Amino acid sequence: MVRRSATGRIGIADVAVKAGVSHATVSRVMNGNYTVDPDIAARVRAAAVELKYQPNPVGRSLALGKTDTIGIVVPDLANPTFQAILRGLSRAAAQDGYRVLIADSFEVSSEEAILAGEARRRCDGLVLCAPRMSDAELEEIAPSLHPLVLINRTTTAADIPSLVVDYGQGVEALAEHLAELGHTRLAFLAGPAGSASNGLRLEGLAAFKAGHPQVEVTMLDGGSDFDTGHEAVDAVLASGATGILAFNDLVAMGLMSGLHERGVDVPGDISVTGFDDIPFARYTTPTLTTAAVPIAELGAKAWQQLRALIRHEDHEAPGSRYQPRLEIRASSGPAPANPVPSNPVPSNPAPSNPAPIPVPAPSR
Amino acid sequence: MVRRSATGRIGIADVAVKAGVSHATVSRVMNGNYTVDPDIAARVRAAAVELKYQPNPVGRSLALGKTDTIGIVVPDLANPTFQAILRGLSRAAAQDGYRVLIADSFEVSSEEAILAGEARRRCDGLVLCAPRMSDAELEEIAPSLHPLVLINRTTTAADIPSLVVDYGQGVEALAEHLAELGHTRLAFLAGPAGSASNGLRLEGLAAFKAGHPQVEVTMLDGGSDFDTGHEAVDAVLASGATGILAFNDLVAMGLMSGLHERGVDVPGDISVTGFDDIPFARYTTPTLTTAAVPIAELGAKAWQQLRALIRHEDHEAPGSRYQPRLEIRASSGPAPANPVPSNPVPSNPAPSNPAPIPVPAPSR
DNA sequence: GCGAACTGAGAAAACGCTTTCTCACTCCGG
DNA sequence: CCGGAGTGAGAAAGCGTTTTCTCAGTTCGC
Repeated sequence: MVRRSATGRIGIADVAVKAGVSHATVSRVMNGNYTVDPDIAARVRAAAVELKYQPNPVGRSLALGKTDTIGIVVPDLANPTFQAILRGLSRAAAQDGYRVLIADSFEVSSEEAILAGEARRRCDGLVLCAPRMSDAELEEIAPSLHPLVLINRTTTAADIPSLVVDYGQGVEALAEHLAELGHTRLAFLAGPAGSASNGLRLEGLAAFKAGHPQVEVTMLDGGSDFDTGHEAVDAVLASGATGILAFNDLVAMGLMSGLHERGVDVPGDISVTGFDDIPFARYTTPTLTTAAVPIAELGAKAWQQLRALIRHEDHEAPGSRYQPRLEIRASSGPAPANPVPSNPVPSNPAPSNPAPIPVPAPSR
Repeated sequence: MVRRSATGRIGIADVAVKAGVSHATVSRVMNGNYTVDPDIAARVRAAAVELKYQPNPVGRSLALGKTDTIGIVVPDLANPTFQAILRGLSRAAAQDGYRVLIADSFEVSSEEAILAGEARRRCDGLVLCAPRMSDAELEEIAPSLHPLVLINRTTTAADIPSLVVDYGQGVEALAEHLAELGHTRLAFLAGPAGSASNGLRLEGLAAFKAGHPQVEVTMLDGGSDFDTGHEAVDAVLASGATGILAFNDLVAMGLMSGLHERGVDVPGDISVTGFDDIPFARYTTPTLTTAAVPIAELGAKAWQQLRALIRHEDHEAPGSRYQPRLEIRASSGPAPANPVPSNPVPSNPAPSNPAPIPVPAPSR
């Protein structure tokens, strides 16, 4: 006959009664405190097993002041990038006995701060992906979130590691790659307007333009998903560009699908590049040239930083910058002799070859 | 000067002191108990705002006996299907003020039971996706997990809703579709051996075979990811089949990519079908014929069932069965006049047309 | 104007655990 | 044989809330 406490679950008290000892002793045994007489310890363990006793984590958390749980705030769980970060984080944290609580803001940036605060209070630390949050708001809330790691954002507050991907360098490398292939008219299919990582990409593009005055770069509005890319086909064709830098792989895939429907050959007529190197990028037709971000590694790294903070270790480098690696596949090729055959674009006679450009190693 | 309790965070006691009232009154105000004098309530609220007081959820959980958190156990967070379930679940739960704790078992089925138990104890309820767990083990642990919803598994225990996708019916419909197109040699690229949903697919296939004795169906070993499909190219070609039923969309994509590399035309030479209708299925080349599972809806439904259990409502139907919808796209086409041009397969003279088959509506 | 019904807020008891404090008991040396 | 050190386990005090219990102070009816 199993006694049951008020909540209906078996508690430490039940075990104590069964083993004929006090609560305290049961706790000591369960936590491997060796000041307990082996005989008594055995009796307690037997009672615990018989009653299938499992300590209540909430009580434990309250007493210990820790939850063994970390939180992650993401803007959109549908995005493969955040899925990968979550996965890397979850796996790494699990190895140290931590669980992950997710908070999806569903792209509603006004929710992010509240969500982050709530999540943080339930957890021992937080990983924050909030690309749309304003710098001001980020600065304001960051300190209150303290064991905190930022993804693709930075703050002036001390003790807050940032893991940021160098999107600028990545886009620059992709543009460079297209320029080497002879493309002189490029278009950038931008991401969401307020996005921090889109800003970084624009900076990279600016740097590229500075070094390649002969290359024309058109800016096109966009977004971050398939549909954005698919809907951008008209704008892309109208631009007359032969090399398209899509905001990310999803957009690139949507675009390639749309171009395919129009009978435009990739990379024969138009070259397309993505960004992120999501797993699917290897399996598109043609396979997608992109900039690879070591994204799962990023999740793991986020955990390492967070763990150091939680354990009050002297965390080595308070943040890291990730250099994307150019992943040249089949969606990018030489510029066509006479560009885009579709819309009535003022077809300026393609300069047969651009100024020679130093050739970088395929992957840096 | 803000007082700080032992943990360094502001607690209810600080607010009580500042407002010159007792803990109890602060609690009453924070919880909207209207038996408090409006003046005092205002004073408390002012103090709370000034101190930026936020109730500690752990203490709250202990007192209330609930965590406002649910858990989900998934075998592999890299799988788009589980990602989608997670997303649907998370979104639906968030709307009711619940958070989601994830537990990824990383395909280690021996971990699933422990993981599930741990997750359950921290949460008010659990959604369990454990395709590899043995029936015996499932039966054993299910009751102890009680507010529990199963995905793609069933149990005899009462009060445990199951949401199961009728994979059998889906595969049967896909096979039927290929048969209608004139394919008489099919191959099934199976999923992981112990997987419950693979079992359901095999049942569907058996039903199909019973109704179509003239169609030959080869079984090929497989798995559940891209690489599986990619590596299966040789086996697929060797089988001589012209219609391939891949375990899921991922496998189908890997296979199509491999076939493309070999110069095999899809669907000209070989038709390929997937399963799940992940978002990417619309954007492959050719677009993928598949069986659509309303997967995000499934996540939402899981929350509804769980919520009913948590609230002790009379949950209507204790479980649901989802019928996949045939999604015919470009990867399936008429059987070629003379099958697979590659390997030296005993090419039996293709029967020009199979027995006439009643044509079902494109989507049921 | 006095007792009964009410109102509103503080004291204290949960919730389930960990950990410090305390003390009975054993063992040893002098 | 007695006192001090050492050992091991129970009592009790947290951890931060909510909620019941209790009671002082008001208000109302007769």
